[in-house]
Amino acid sequence: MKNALVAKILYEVADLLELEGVPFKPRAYRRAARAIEDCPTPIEDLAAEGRLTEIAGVGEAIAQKVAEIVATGKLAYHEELKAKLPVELRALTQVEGIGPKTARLLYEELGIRNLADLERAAAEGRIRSVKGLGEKTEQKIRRGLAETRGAEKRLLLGRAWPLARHLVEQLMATGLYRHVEPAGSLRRGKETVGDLDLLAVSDRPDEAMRAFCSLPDVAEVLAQGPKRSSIRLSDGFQVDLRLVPANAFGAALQYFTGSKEHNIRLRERAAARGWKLSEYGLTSADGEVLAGEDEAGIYRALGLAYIPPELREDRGEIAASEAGTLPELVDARRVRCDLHVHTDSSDGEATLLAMARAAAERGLRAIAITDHLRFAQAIPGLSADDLRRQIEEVRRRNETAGLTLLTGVEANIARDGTVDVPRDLLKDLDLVIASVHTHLRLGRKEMTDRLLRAVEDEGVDILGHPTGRLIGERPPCEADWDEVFRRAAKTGTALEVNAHPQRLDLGAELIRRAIGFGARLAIGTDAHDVGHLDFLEFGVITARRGWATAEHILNTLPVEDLLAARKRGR
DNA sequence: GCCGTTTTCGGCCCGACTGTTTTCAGTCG
Repeated sequence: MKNALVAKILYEVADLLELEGVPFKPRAYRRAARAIEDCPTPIEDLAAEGRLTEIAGVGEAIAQKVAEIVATGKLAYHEELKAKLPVELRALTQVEGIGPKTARLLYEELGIRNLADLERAAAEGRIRSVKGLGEKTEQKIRRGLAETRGAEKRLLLGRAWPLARHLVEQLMATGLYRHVEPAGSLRRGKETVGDLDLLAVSDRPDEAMRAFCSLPDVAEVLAQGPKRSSIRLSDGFQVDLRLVPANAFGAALQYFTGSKEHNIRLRERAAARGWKLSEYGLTSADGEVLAGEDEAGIYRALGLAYIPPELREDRGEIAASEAGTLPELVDARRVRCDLHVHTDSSDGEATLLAMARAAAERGLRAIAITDHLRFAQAIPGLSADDLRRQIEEVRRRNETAGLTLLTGVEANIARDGTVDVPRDLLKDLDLVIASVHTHLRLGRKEMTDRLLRAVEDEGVDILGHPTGRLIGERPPCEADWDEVFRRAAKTGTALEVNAHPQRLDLGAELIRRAIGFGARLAIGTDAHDVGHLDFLEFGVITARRGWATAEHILNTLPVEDLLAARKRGR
């Protein structure tokens, strides 16, 4: 599968053309690169069959270049461009304030090729000497460099939502706003959020902007205008606030929710009808307002079914909307049980009783108690006897807990794929999760075999946090996921959507693939304390981003049906 | 370089803010 390689080279060609100031081509190359990246068929197969131009965005010229990359592993055109402008555009444009034009200028005037060159020039005060740049630009670049050096700035979804809710509360408390609503990648439910976009309506805009820029936690005001302001909080996180007229709130919400690619598609669609779409509304050629007050109206006017924010990534949602084949995404209200909960019997912080009460308070109908089995001396976990006792306790508490408690366990998948669950207890366990916890860096083949063995195990109902990733810390393990999903679907093994903000595992793209193979999903918070039960919503959001409907998810079933639908119930 | 409810040629998303400019280019989202 050479799709990733081909995409990488095409993206670089796009960058280099942009650096040269070539118009339009960069976009064409990026579009083709993205389509190839997303394409589930190996690009070399399409090339062999002469079907490259069937990919949207790939015409004759790019098809030829793709064929060359498939055949030789590189592209002469790409090498030529690199030789002409040996500039690491990607790295340089990551610095706030530097775009392709400035990068080119810096290369021609100062010979700057990469971040190290840039850093030296900034430190020596040479940037201000370039015509068109000045002292402020140099300062901005210095600050930008410091930020780029600073570690991962993106915030986990599970931390960004509470922060956003807090800010909204603070702003509303000033009495200067009619309403304030988060947009951007947060509203789309991306697993990490780079900055926060807030949208507001105010009858006293000047005061409202001042209030925003002087919130207690503001470290720096990056920009302040009558319509848009940007602040940086003391923890380095950037928040933008936009004031919009009430009659254009829907258009603004649509626009600022993005994604950028999705919006470009919508605007093209509007343009094809001779209309114009902006954050102020959808207008016809003669200026008549066709939509703007509510978001759904924009889609309706463009002949589209409403597209939920989680799908707005330009990954086929617009075509599906037009064709009326958008999935009816799972609704958070349908997910009223948590299938992965720990207690202090293993490495959790709270007692079984405390977890049960907290879950009942949150309106959950059922939780599965799934503590670790002891698989290594150093890690807290249950012995077979401990598990036997816990099963008794779960059954006892069940009568007074105010919700259904399911017996369960999170077993470990050993390096060879065997699962350590005590077989004589299987009949007493409502739910068996099996997860990988160690040896996550195996080669693709070995890891695939290992996961397949666990999936085929008749005692395993759910494959827990399948890829083992920790967002921002540990990459997903390598495996032939298509094969894992195919076998999971065939055996009835559910795939976990681990809702812990640092895991979100499976992630959205793999979820979409998994349900494409007909696999079932099981959402669990992996709660190790009572507060973690709130993570459930992030699991639901992630499932929605993966185009999942209620039918794909075990949690949406009443308990008896759930038990019948799990693998060992079939 | 791609593509077609404006088109096989001539388009290609739109607006706010900043800085370095004397009227606008570049960047960002």
